[in-house]
Amino acid sequence: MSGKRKGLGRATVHDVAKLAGVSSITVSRYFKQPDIVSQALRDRIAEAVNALDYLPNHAAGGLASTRGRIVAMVIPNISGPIFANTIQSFSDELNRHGYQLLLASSYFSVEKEEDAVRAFLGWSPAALVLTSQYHSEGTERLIAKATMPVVETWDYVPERKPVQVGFSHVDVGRQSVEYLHGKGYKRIAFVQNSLIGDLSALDRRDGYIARMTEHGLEPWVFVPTQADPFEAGRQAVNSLLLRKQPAEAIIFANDNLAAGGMLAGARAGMRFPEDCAIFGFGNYAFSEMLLPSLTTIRPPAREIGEVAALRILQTLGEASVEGPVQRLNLLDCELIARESA
Amino acid sequence: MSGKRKGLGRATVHDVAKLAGVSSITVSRYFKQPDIVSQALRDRIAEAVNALDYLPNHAAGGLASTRGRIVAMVIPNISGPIFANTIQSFSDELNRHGYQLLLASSYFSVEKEEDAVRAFLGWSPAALVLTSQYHSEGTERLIAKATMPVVETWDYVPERKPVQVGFSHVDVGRQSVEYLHGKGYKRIAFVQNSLIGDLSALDRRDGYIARMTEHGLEPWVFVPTQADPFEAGRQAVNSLLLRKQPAEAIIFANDNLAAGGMLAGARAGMRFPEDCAIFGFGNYAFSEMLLPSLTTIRPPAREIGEVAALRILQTLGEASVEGPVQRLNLLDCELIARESA
DNA sequence: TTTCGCAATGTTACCGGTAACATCATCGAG
DNA sequence: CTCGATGATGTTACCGGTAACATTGCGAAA
Repeated sequence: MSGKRKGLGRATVHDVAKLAGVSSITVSRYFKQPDIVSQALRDRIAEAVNALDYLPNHAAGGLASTRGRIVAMVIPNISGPIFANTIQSFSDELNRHGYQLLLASSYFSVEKEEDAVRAFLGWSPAALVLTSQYHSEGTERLIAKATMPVVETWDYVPERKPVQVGFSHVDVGRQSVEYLHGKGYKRIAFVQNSLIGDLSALDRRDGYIARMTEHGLEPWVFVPTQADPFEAGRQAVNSLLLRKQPAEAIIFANDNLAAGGMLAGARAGMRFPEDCAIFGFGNYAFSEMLLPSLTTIRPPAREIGEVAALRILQTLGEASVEGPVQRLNLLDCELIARESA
Repeated sequence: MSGKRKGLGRATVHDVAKLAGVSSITVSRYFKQPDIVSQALRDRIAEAVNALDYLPNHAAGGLASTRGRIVAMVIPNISGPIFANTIQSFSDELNRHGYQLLLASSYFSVEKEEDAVRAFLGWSPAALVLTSQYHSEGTERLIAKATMPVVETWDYVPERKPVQVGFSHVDVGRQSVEYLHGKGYKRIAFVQNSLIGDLSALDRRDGYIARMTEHGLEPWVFVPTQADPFEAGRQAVNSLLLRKQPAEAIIFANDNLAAGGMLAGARAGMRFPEDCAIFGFGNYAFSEMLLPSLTTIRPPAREIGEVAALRILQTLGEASVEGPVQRLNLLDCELIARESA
C-alpha cells in the first residue's frame, strides 16, 4: 500500500506478518512447512490470514522458488470424443495434489503445437505433456532443452526419450485384422481419415497392412477425399461395397467414420454385418447405441491421463505419490465385440 | 548465473541486454511495444534473443506488471458432451490473443468450485469464468472482492452482477412445453435428473411447471432415484407409461436421460413417438443417430465460449477486439425437431 | 542561436514471495 | 556450570521482469 507501484491491492505475506507480529518468512513457512512453526505462531498467523483474506500469490512464489505448481498440456482437441477423458482424469489427479492445468489444443497441427509449447514454456511449468510422438523440429528442440519433465501420451515408442504413456497404434491395427481374420473374413479393407493431421491413425493403418501381409492377404486402403467424417464414411462405403468384389469387412480409422459409413449404407439398403462387417476405433459414446452397435477398440483414455499425472507427480517428488518413476507405460486397449462385426 | 540463487538456468532479459549492449528495459520494450524501439536496436536484440534461445518468463512479467495473461475457468466437467465445446472455443479465442487457459472442473459441486476459485485467484488471472449462477457463499464472497473481470456462463440472470453469457434455462423449459402443446399433447411429464448437482436443470423444470400451469395443464414431475442416466431413464419410462393414464409426452432434463428412456422403452416393446413423444435437452452427439432420432434443444455451447472470451478481451482492452463491453449476452437455443416428438 | 518538445534509452526500485544464511533460545551431556 | 546440538525465528538478497521517473539527443519554432 505504501510503495509507488500499486500492486494488486490484495494482502501480501508482509501484511499478514505485520498483523501477526512475525516476519514474512515465517508466514511463508506457515504455508509450506507448517510443522516447523510453533503452535503459538501458527494460531496468530491463521488469525491474521483470516482477518485479511490473504491468498498466496503463486506467481510470486513460483518465481522465487523457481518451481511453480502448474502443468501444461497440449492436446489435439478438447471437444472431440477422444481426448476429453484424458484431460479430465489428468486434471483431476493434478488438482488433487495442488497443481493446476494449463491447456491448449493443436488441432493435429504440429505448428500450432509448437506455438503452444513455446507459450507454455514461458510459464516455466512444472511439467509438459504432449500428445503422440509426432512434433515439429522446433518442438523437438524445445523439449530437448527443457529442464522440466516431458511426457508423451497416446502413443508408445520406447525408442523415444520422453516418458511414454499410451499404447501402440501399430498393434491396434494388427489386432483389428486379427479379430476379423479369426471370424473368417478375407477381403478386409481399411478406411483412413482424409485429415492428414492425425498421424497416429497412419500407424494403425501400417499395422493393418503388416498383419494382412503376414496372413497372405492383400491390403486394401481407401482414402476418402471428404473432410467431414460422415461424408467420408459414405464415400468409403459406396466405393468399397458397390462393386463386383465388394469388401467383406471394413476397418475404419475411427468410430466417426464407421458411423458415417453405416448410416450411409443403411440408407442405401445395406445390412450390417450381413453385407459387410464394420470395425471402428475409439469407442465413442454413441458407438454402443448405434443400430447395429459398433464393434470397436476402446483406447485407455482415462487411464492415460491418470498415469501421466502420477508419473509427473512422482518425478516432482510429491511425497504422497509413492513408487518409482517408470519411463515406459504401455496401457491396454480393449477390443469390444458388438453387433457390427 | 552469478547470484547465489540458482534460477532456472535459462537466459533472462539481462543476458539478452548484455549481449545486445542495451539495457534490460529496452529488451522488455522490444517485446511489449516494439514500435518505440529504434530499428537498429531491434535488430541487435533480435539477434541476441535468437542466439540465447531467450523465452520471456511470464510469471515474472505478470508479477511486475500485476497483470498476467492467463484466464481461469471452472466448468462442471470436461469430458461430458455438454461443456467441451464451450471450453474449446473459449480456449481458442484466448490463445489467439496470447492468453492461456487455466482449467479445473467442479463436477457440479459448489464446494469443489470454491476450492478451484481459491486456487486460481492465487495466480491472479486476468479474468475468471464460472458456470451457472449457483455458487457457495464463499465463492460469492471471493468474486465480490475480486479485482479482475468475472463472467458467468451457461445461464442468464440479468439481476446478477457478473457479466452473463448464456441463456435462460427457465425459458428452455417453457419452450419445450410450448412445442409439445402445439402438437396437441396434454399429459406432458417432466423427468428431472436425480443428481441434485446440476441446479440449472431445476430451472428448466420450473419453466416447464410455469408454462404448463399457464396452459391450465397439470405439471407432472418425476424424480428418478437412480444416478446412472440410462437407468434413471428406464425408471422414468416404466413409471410414467405403464399405468392407466400414461404420459403422452415426456420432457427429459437432458438427452442422456431421454436416450436411456427410449432404449428401455424400445426393449419393452414401446414405440416412439407413437406411444409417447420424447423431448430432450442438449443435442448430444448421439442424439441425431438414435432410432428414432431425438427431438431436443441445442444450447449455444460454442457461442458461449466465444462470446465469453470476446467480452473478457474487450474488458482487458485488447485493441484488436473492437466494440464496447456488453454485460448481458443472451444467446439463442435452437429447437431441433426430429422424429421422437 | 537559444529554447522547447518529443522520441529513444537508461536508472532505480519494486512486484510478492522464498533460498540461504544468521541468530537466538532451549536443553542434555560432560 | 559450560558447551554444543537442535529447533524456532529473523535478515538479507534475490527470482526475472517492468512501472515510474530521469536523461540524452535532435529538430523545429522563436
